[in-house]
Amino acid sequence: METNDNLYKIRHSLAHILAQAVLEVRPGSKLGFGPPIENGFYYDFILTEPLHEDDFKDIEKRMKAIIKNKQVFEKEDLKFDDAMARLEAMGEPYKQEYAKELFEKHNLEYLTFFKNGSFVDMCEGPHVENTKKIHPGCFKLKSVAGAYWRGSSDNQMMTRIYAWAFETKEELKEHVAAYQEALKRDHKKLGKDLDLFHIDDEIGKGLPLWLPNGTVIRDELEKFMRELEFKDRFQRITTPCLTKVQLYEKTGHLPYYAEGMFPFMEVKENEQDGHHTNYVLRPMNCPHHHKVFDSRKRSYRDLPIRFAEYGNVFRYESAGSLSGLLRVRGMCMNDAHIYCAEDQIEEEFLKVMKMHETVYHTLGLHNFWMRLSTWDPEDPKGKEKYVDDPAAWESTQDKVRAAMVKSGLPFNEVKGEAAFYGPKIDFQMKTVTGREETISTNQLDFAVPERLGLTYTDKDNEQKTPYCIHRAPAGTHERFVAFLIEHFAGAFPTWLAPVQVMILPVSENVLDYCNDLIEALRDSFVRVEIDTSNDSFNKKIRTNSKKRIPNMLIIGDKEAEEGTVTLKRYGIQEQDQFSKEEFITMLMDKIKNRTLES
RNA sequence: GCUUACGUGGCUCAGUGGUAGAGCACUUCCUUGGUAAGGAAGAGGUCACGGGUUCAAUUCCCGUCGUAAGCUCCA
Repeated sequence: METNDNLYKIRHSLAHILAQAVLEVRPGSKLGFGPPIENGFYYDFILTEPLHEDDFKDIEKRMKAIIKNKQVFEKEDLKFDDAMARLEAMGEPYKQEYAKELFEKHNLEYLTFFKNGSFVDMCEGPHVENTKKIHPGCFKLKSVAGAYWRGSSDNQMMTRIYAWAFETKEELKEHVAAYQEALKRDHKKLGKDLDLFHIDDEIGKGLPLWLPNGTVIRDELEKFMRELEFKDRFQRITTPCLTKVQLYEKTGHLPYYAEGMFPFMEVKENEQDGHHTNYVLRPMNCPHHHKVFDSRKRSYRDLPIRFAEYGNVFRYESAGSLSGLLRVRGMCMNDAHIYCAEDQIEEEFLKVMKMHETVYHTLGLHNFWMRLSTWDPEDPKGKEKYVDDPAAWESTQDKVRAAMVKSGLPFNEVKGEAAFYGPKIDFQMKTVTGREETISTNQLDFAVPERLGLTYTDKDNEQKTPYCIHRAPAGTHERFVAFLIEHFAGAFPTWLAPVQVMILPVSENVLDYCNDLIEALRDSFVRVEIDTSNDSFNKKIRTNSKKRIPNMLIIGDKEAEEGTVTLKRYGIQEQDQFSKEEFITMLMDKIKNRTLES
């Protein structure tokens, strides 16, 4: 605990030192906020002239000089008038704005300032005693980026400088090395290296093309999910990507999501009565599934009804947020909707969580966490953001929470992140670059079925509205595969691997035997290839290792004579020899059981 | 959408005010090699696109498109 406090002080103090150095290089620049963050700190500026990463060396040098100077952090508390006068004298309009707010909205008596050397900053602290308490080699400037003042896009864009900082030089080194190592797993890089997907300007940004190798991974995931869904008694349906806009007026989605949809297509079909029909690419599948529910009369005996579809949806995501497969404009969702009665909610939600557990366990995924997003009754914009039905919010949240507790999966709660129609459980993960993304999202919907007039006939012959659980354990193919690429660093387990077996003939004499092998494996639907290139044997080992092929079969005279194979698995030094039959049985077993090892 | 940077053969990148280069990949030939690059030859680029400055622009300037990091957004 103490060390953490110390680290916090170091990062906080370094933020001041950074600002101090930046003001030396760009005098007259204005200060924003400069807090400690995970792995370091940042500081926001309005600069008199842009800074570039080339300037980092100079700034770091100045920061080190300040550290060596043993400047003492002196605390000073100022009342409103003095504080405002001080900030005025400092010429810091943004700090002034914030100070005013602190005094007026939060009724503070005084504000704290810290002075070190010639530099003064309004700040709560705490700081290290003096700058010499910081190891001069324990920080490194990372990047320069834009950030809105106070996080609002209505405000001015400031320049943010990010930095890493730790207690020791060694920790910094370790962290930077780990980060650089992580970047090698970036799905955009591996997607190219391993021919998984391609994004083409002439198709459009955020609209990835899945190459043969990437499509194998999608298909295998889809097969996996289909099996799980079959076992949990989901029924598959197929619905179109295009729909009339009116559908979303009726569901109530339109006011919330019009901005996130592609522009409407005006179809001039019935112009005689002065009407056009507007069509739009669907941004979600739910209303289509609701319409399938509504295609006939339903009885309470039919519930729960579970409709599943790997459905394509399109969202007009802002250009600047698009990134590889992680943020796209066209995506394919592992979607399903469960229509159930109130007393079935908990059990169904629990089953959904259990399916998540199976999926994530099978894939060996551990670096994610769960978040229960609830309605925020205090949100001033709550009436616009959420369906106005406090009782329904409370009761559905309780049911979801109860199911989560029963599932035994750890989760935390966040107010104000719910969907407009109900509470939500998200599975969150971090990309190699440290950005947080949602990998799976599940909601309990108490509002839209009613708006669409969905009903079932209950025991008492009354028409009742079903609840709807939206679930997508494997999220979208795009984001989920991106996550898997980074998770496996491109070295997929055999069942997922685009090429499962690569045969490396040592010489041309054994080609007949190799072809027998290929035929036997293909009869079992194994994705097998043979490397008949003119390359040397060494080169073949290298090339196929770099492709992260999970199983390489070395076939020479010895193997051909004995009817055996020598198996070299990805990332494993030792090799094993098996009879042809033994190998095929073992391989089929691994594929069938979806084992994690290659 | 915003801030900053970047855009040179399929990939990774060098370079220049006088219309381009490397390595890998690719093609052909030689080599049939037992565990991470065998050898040789060859083909491949309107230097993202549009405009401007200039005798001359891939290089300088402006715009557009695209990409990256971050911010905003993220059903």
